[in-house]
Amino acid sequence: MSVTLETLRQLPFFSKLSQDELAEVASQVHERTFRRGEIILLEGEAPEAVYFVVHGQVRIYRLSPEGREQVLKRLGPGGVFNLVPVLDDGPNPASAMAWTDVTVYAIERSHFMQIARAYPALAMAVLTDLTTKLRDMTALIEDLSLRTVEARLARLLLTQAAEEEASPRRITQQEMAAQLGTVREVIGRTLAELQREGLIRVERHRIIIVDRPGLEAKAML
Amino acid sequence: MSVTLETLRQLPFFSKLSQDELAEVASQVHERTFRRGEIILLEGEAPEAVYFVVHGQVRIYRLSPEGREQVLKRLGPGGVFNLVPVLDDGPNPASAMAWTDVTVYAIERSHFMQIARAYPALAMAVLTDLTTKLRDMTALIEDLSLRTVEARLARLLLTQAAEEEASPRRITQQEMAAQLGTVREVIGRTLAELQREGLIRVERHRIIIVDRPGLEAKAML
DNA sequence: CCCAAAGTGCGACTTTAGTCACATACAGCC
DNA sequence: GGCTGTATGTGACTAAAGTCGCACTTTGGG
Repeated sequence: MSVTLETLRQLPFFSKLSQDELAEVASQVHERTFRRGEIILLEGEAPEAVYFVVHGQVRIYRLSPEGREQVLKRLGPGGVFNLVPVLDDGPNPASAMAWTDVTVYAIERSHFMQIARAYPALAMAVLTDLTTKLRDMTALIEDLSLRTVEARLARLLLTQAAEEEASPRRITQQEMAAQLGTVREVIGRTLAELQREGLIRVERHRIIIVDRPGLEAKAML
Repeated sequence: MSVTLETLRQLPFFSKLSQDELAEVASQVHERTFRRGEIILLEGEAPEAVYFVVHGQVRIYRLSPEGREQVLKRLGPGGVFNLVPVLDDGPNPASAMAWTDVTVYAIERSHFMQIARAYPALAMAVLTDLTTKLRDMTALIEDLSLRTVEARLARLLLTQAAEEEASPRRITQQEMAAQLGTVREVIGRTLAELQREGLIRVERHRIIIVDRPGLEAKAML
């Protein structure tokens, strides 16, 4: 499978472009695929391209010297990443890993800048994406700084449940820990406690929310 | 004192505009002043305007239900705030407070959108600002999630020393705590410990860095 | 020059989070 | 259908961060 106008148009980023413009953009796009677990790019590297997620999920994260990870964002189809370093020509601020098998469309740095300048609709899409990410990150900062792991986990479970169906891969405790800025054991213990309190039920693979209002209270929503 | 083309041009945001364009913009700008400690805007409110710092320092922060603060950013002259909610028309993501006596230039939401659309140089400035903030916030997230208070404080002291001269107001332990996502007592204890280890000397008003390499090691730089 | 308010220092304690070390459990494969 | 990673559950412990309480100090107005 290779780059098609159809799939390109389905990316929110390009949905506003005319047929001609799309064709022009398409000529600059490279399709790339990654196996689950593969690293797409590393923080600190010079940015090569902007990436658009077509299939699968991508995990954007940072690694501490001691090897702990903090997930900044998980992206599904339609998501974009590596925009910031391409725009300001600094090093990549975070690493990206294929969380499932993934197909992305990549546009080279220089080509992207070119078409972004040419098509105001694209520039607008860039703006929208950046503002959304700033909001998300503000929320994450508040969480990390002002909330307990229990509250963060409660919130994660609630949002996770919402996007349950869409998610093609079940989430491990290790992964929850990376998203919440803590370690696996703490997640395990906290899940056990939430279960003891009757708010959730931990089954084979999934976690079932028993007392949603109770969980929401913990999440401080 | 009121809005002048001179001061307007000194804001990086507008430095690229022609004299005519500046004049056009200036007609939409309102000068406002705030006393140290005054609240400029609150998170959750509907955004009224974009603000440009002309004199003084502004503190952007979030408040937890229990009253703890996390500072997201401190802005000096040339800084911009409240851009995100104006662009996406959502609620203000954070509160802003005058950290010293402050003069700002404000541009109404609708006017700002108008001129941002009209002048590509402005749109570019918006982009630059957003990318910078995303980088900053990524770094803050990593700090909060993956580093100890001691490491964060060491880093704060180093950067603080760098901008020592420019800073018109000395920083309290309370404020350091708000910036590092912790509480006053912890800052006090950690300062005492750094002193015991001979890395800094805590004097009347200021903190003197005795062993910069040592501090840098703590900061994991 | 005095006084209230704001800022510090510090000890004792609690709570939360992180570490270590294993013992299962389970899910796919060959 | 046994084997091998990968994922979990758990207990005991350490460390880091946060809470409480209160005395002391500085500072900036009046």
